[in-house]
Amino acid sequence: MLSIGDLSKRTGVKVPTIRYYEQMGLISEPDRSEGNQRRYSKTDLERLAFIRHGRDLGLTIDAIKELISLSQHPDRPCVGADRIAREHLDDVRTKIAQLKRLEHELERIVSHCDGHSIEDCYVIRALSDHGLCEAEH
Amino acid sequence: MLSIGDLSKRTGVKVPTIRYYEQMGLISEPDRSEGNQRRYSKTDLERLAFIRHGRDLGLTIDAIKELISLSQHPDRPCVGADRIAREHLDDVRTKIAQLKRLEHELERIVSHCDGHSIEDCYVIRALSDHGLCEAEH
DNA sequence: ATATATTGCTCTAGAGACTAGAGGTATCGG
DNA sequence: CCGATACCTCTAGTCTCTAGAGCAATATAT
Repeated sequence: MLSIGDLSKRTGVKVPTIRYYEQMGLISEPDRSEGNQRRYSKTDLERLAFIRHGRDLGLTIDAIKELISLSQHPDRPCVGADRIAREHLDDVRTKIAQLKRLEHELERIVSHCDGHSIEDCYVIRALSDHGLCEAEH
Repeated sequence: MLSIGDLSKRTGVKVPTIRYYEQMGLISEPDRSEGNQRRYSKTDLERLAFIRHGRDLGLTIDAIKELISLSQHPDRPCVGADRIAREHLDDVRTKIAQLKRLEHELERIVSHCDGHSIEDCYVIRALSDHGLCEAEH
């Protein structure tokens, strides 16, 4: 039986975050000690590791909830889980593309800055005048 | 003189967002019509376009505030503005790198999924077992 | 066994950057 | 001048936590 602090250390999820997940219904209410402190089992540990992993991969709480509920029906086909992961992969790719455009823009902006006075600063000028941008955004 | 709706159309910033920016001190309180409605000048339009552009580039409200205050002292050197842009560029690059790692992980996960039952689903298994991951994350 | 330190409890509020809704007022086109 | 649209203020909600207050339980050291 693990205290909430132990669980936190083992999974890397902060204590208040664990309580938050409980509140959100991601993990079930654990047993309590005589003094009303939370006591976790190995199953709870696994569940939390699962959640942590999903969050690290950028899945939303809702997506993780869905995956948990899917995983509780091991007989059903796994197209649902597959779909969630694929959709998320699409999102990630879109975001990467966006950020790359941004990276180029910022590179251009800082490379033009000659460090003289604000009046001539390309950073400020570029922000003021969208026409100085290379691409639409 | 533009109404808040006109300003919104011209800049692409939604009406409640404009009011929010005013509240946050990003734009100054505009003149009002006799009936107490906001009326904006061309200067206000430019300022808001500047803000919009900065937000599109992913700058925080605070960073934009700083840039605005810098731009109001055109005689000072522009190292401050340069620094803000460079720091942001670093952040963007870090985030791109992170997302790429994530992309690989998700690719691997979905490519292993054979669409049979949840019991064998690689999506679920990968989330449960960090050991199935290629890299640390 | 006791004193102290650490950890735990609940509850509330805050972060960032908006967005939505209620209930009422101004302005504009016809 | 009527009705539609746009505007006003104010409050509360989004999402995923994080921080703090004030108090209770547990662990460690003596």
